[in-house]
Amino acid sequence: MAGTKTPKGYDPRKFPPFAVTVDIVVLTIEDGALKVVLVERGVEPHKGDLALPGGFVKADESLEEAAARELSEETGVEAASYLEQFGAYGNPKRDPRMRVVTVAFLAILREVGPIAADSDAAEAMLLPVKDVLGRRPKYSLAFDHERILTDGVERARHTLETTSLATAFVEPEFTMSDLRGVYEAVWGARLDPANFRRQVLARDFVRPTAKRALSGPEGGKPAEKFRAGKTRELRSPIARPRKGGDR
Amino acid sequence: MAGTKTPKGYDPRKFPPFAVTVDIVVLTIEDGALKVVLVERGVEPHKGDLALPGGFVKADESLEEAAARELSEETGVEAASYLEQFGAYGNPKRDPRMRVVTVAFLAILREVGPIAADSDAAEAMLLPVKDVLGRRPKYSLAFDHERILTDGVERARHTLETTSLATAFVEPEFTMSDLRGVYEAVWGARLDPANFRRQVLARDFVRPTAKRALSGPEGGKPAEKFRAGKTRELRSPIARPRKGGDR
DNA sequence: GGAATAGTGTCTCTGAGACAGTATAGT
DNA sequence: ACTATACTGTCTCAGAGACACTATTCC
Repeated sequence: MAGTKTPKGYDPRKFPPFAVTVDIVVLTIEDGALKVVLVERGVEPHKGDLALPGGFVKADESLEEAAARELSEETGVEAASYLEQFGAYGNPKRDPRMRVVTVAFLAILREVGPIAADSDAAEAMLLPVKDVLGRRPKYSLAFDHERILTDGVERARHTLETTSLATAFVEPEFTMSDLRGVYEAVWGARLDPANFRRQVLARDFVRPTAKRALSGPEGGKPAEKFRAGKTRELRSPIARPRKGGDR
Repeated sequence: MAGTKTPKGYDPRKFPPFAVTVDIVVLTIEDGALKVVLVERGVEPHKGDLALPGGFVKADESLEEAAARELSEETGVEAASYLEQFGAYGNPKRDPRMRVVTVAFLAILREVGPIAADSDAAEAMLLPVKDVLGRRPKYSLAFDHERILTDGVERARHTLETTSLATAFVEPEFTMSDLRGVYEAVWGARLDPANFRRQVLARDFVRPTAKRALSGPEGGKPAEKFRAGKTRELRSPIARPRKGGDR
């Protein structure tokens, strides 16, 4: 209770002005690997480096609207199948030029990224998360985006355990194999097909269809197709294996 | 990829200025009930209403530093036993006067709140969460603080399941009864003392002490005292009961 | 002794995981 | 036929929950 306490009234002359941005960790699965959308910076600072897509929040839009807009502008995707905020980053030195607070979002796209098709490949690209965050990364990110990406991926891993998020990665109709592939890619672990199927069915977040998939190039019995139920919290988590991870 | 895309370069003349604040959901347990620190607003808008403690982030401090400073200034608490960010709120209309983005923090205090003792009681008070968020609330909060409080309490409930957060609510030396009381207050559910003890010991996040507590006013065998280990993620969650909640 | 809390023992039930066995496709 | 995937059955083990029982205090 010092006498210097900031008054609750918002006097425009008493607060320091901030820039507020959104940055988006856009994840998808391609060829069985978890990949992230990155853009190449065209201006200083960090010109030429890779960064997460994002930009300034406009004066009259909400944070979620800004994230959806930037996602659409930078990747050509009209609507992600999932969009969730996961944190704010505001260290005074994170941008060398001025004070910027960024709000980070996690977005999920269905398989077969439309990035290469819809946008300028020189600006937006899809890279394996492993090549960015691994022990010997092939790329480095601008600002504190490596930290943001790390947190976003960890959030995705955790949300996969406790909700039916996995359905956001796959097509509207999918097989158990497809769905299992999501967990295997995001967790970097192998799952037993038989036990996985039982766990998913027990949690009742997919609805069966009459259809069956065509057999894959490797042969095998055609798999049943399922549809997603509403994305929701699971009654009990699907356990992420504690061993065998190759992240 | 419209031609109107915001450039990544941060031109001070091109971004709308925001005010950035922190708001803190300060939780503690008193008389077996989960309580939250609220302050009475002295100025418009919402003058006289209750609000979460918080204030402007200064030009040269991080968000975490701002949260710790505001907590100290408004409640007299030098250091919370836990402080974690859990979200940003930035709807354009959340403050009628100007564009404000607030970053929300969850703080935990040990039992016996020092609020009444250390600070002006007319400004800061400790109220049961149930009286603010229940079906027939006795108090209403300014701005979108009810939403922020709801989210903060839910975050606390969830973090209690998956980490050793509970030890942040109790004194450095505590009994199993104390610790169980934390879960019961935060979850609003009764737990079996025998099974609870085994679950905590199995997860190995408390260290035994040679000491025993004095027997309570109701009599009973003196309980063993424990100390907290490092706050950390649990190998497997302590399950929150799905039924019997009275929230 | 009676009441109350602390702590141990033990039984049951559910569910995860391992893995064998069956079904149906491509080659 | 062989192989690969899909799916079912079954066994084992660990842990959650219910609850009886013992231990130690205050009254």
